[in-house]
Amino acid sequence: MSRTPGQRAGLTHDAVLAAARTVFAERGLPGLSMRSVAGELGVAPNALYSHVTDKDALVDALLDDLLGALAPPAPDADPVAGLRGTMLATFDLLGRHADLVPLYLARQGARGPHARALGEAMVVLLARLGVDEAAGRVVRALIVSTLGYAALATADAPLGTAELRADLEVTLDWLLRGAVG
Amino acid sequence: MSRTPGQRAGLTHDAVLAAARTVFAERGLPGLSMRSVAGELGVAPNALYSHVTDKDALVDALLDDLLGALAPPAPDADPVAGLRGTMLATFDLLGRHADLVPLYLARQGARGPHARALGEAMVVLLARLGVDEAAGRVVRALIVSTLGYAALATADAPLGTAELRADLEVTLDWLLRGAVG
DNA sequence: GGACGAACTGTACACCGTCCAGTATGCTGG
DNA sequence: CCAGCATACTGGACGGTGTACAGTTCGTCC
Repeated sequence: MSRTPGQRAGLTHDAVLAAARTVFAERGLPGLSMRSVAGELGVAPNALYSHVTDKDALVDALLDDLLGALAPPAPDADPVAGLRGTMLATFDLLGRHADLVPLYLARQGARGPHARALGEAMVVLLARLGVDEAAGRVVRALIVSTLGYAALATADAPLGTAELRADLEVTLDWLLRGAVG
Repeated sequence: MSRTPGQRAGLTHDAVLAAARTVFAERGLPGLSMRSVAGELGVAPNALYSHVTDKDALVDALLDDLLGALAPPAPDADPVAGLRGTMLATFDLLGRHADLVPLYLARQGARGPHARALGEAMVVLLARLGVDEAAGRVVRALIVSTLGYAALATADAPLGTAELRADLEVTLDWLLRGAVG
């Protein structure tokens, strides 16, 4: 975090991302600024721009990075249970990082390797349910509801997280029944 | 918009809201600042704070105001068609104001008189379908998907608005079938 | 007509993202 | 071993943000 001046910090893209993760964990989204991340690294704010093109790009990386905490469903698991479980785990993960949910929505669920891996695992499970051509549509429907309910749970609602999670479970059932049946 | 100095502007909450609407229409969400709204009214930025507690509150009002463009479904219309139509009309409206979609999500669909009126009209239609105790849940599911798909349509997706609208139609059918059947 | 409260202005603070110009560093070829 | 060079990084600045504070001016009511 601190260096004797005149030495290189030896930053990397990953180091910047890690610092961003730390700052976000400690101070939330409002506290996540280029300046705060640079401060965490003991570095001038503009130094980040050698490793990250934009604050937007940094946030993109942070969003996908977070999805790395999610284990993709095993391809040989029960398909319906795997899909449900993945979406509920996503909901729970997002609940722990409420600030980010609107960002996921705005960028349509975050591109990036982790997100892609999850999507592909879901497609595999759907194929085993006989859903093939419409798989993309179903994945999208599941994700939309999951992110949407997470967003609702984010704001201080008349409804608590538990109720919304129950809602999500029911909704997922409706969607899967509609898609498969 | 301009006054000889020394005269009162005679602002009201509604005037501020109207100016915000104008600024947003002309310059989008990034261009919507307290300063720009004040400029539109020919007034110092802080003058707004006599009529609006916060930028957040102003945006809240703007969000609900926009929903005023939506006609609630008639209580004696065909329930399924009314619900579907309302959600699709909402999707289309949001498509015309893409910047705002993440904000709706973040505030869980915007409270306010217009939003409430829409919700209540939907509950009435659901009652005629025999959905009573679970009506709130169903309304939420419909709204979540509609907002979610609107959010996806907002970002420059691999998928265009037309495809996502078609997705939404299918999803709404699944949800309604699941809820009613 | 004098007092009062609300509306509005001027100024300022503490931030923000990011650009520009410069400096120092480590790596590479000769 | 040394010159040259690309890269990493710093200092400083620009233009923007939301909003707090203190002061002035006005309309209204007793």
